[in-house]
Amino acid sequence: MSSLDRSLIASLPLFSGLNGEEIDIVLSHARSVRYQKGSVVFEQGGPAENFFVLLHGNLQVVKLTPAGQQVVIRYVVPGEMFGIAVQMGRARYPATATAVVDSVSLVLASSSWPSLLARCPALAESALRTVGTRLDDAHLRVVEMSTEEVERRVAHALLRLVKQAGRKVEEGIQISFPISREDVAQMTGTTLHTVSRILSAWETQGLVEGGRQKIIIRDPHRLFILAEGRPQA
Amino acid sequence: MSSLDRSLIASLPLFSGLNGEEIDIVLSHARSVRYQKGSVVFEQGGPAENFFVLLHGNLQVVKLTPAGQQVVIRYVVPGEMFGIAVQMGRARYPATATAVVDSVSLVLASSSWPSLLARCPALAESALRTVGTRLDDAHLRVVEMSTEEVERRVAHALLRLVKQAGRKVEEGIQISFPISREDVAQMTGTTLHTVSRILSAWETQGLVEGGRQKIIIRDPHRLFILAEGRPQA
DNA sequence: TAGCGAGTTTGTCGTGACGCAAACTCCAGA
DNA sequence: TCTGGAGTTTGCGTCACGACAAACTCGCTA
Repeated sequence: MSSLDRSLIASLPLFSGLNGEEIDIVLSHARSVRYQKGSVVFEQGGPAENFFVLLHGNLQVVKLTPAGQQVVIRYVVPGEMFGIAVQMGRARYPATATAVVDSVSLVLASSSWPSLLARCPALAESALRTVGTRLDDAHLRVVEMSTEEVERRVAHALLRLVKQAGRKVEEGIQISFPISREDVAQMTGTTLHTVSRILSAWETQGLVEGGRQKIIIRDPHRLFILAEGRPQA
Repeated sequence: MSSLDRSLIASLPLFSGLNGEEIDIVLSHARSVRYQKGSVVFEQGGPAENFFVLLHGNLQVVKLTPAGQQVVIRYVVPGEMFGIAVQMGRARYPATATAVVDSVSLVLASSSWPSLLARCPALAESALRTVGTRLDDAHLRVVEMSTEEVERRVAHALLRLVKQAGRKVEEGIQISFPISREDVAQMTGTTLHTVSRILSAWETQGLVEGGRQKIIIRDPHRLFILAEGRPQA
């Protein structure tokens, strides 16, 4: 096993509760794997043999419905744990994770979780906090889908992407990984057609700038206003 | 503090990882409180001073949007943990819990969580499993809201209520707590009008039987078929 | 027992967004 | 440099569903 350096993960909030020695313990169970763009890290329904910490790149997590429709659950950004099905007592992954750019991830065997937990109880808290954040996100999305019309949902989705993976460029802030209209549609429960229309309209207004699998937000503040919408005050 | 009996919770899956002694430790931190119908157990935005285990009755958990709209997140049934914000590293409750019938709950101070965890590490696993289940639920709902039309969402919601709180009665299976059309609407992201129309139609077909804050499912199987819908096979 | 109000039903109408369809653009590989 | 295909744009018809509105019903309280 290659020697993984503490510095890889010591700075991650995920491991902030661990001392140097404990971090070494975690690393001794981990290996680092490279996933090239488009490759599948784990698959919905497959046995949850590993869990992961993303070091570099971006993943898309997708759920497939019985009818074959896809819904984008989230994007994983560096520093996050993912594929943590075991921790929640699941034997199978509930979704599929795909690399949207070349990525590198720490891989840990699910079977090592109990012993890791025994030696580093702080990991349980990290896991709980992580899952808690995701639960909040999921509930937020439920609330948005219940109460907001499509345009505002798309605005919220973009703003969330900006927060997670926004990169400053000349024209504004760009989503730092390739993302299609279809992807946005699957995040917001609409169709790529509607997303395309909305983005076109926004582009006309100078709010965003489109492109092939590319979105640049030129005016985040105005987008925010739009996302908050007009409460029936 | 009144003496709480082990038998109160020993049989709950939530505490299956604990031995008798550990259960006593948990109970020594707990008190039992009665909430009468309509009373608020905790409020969205309020300090997360306690966490709970429902012993008897039913609670409705609701999120309020900035614009004042309500969304029903879930119903709590006996045996479940709820209000577990601390466990996820939150200082405030993300939603409001209200008793829909007279209820009894175990109440534990959030401040006692760290020491409890130290003495009963198995609690972390219980908490993770609990949160994991909720995360699955939330994602399922996101997927449903993204891909299904209203009628099927309502069908799914009813089936879930039946599974959680179905009580066999003469005419079929009844949701065991009072629930209005409005409540169902807030669970499925629609309006009470639409829910009323759908239930009326179903009643005509002998699928369900309505009533004031009452729903009886007469033909669960046909409702299931309807919920699964016609995939574009 | 009368009256009130919360919960429910039903009708009409308007429209946001989906489905279908076709054309366009740009990048990648031959 | 040419060509194919994936991603995107745009138009048009339609419909499911929400908004508005009004009447009804039942259970509780005075």
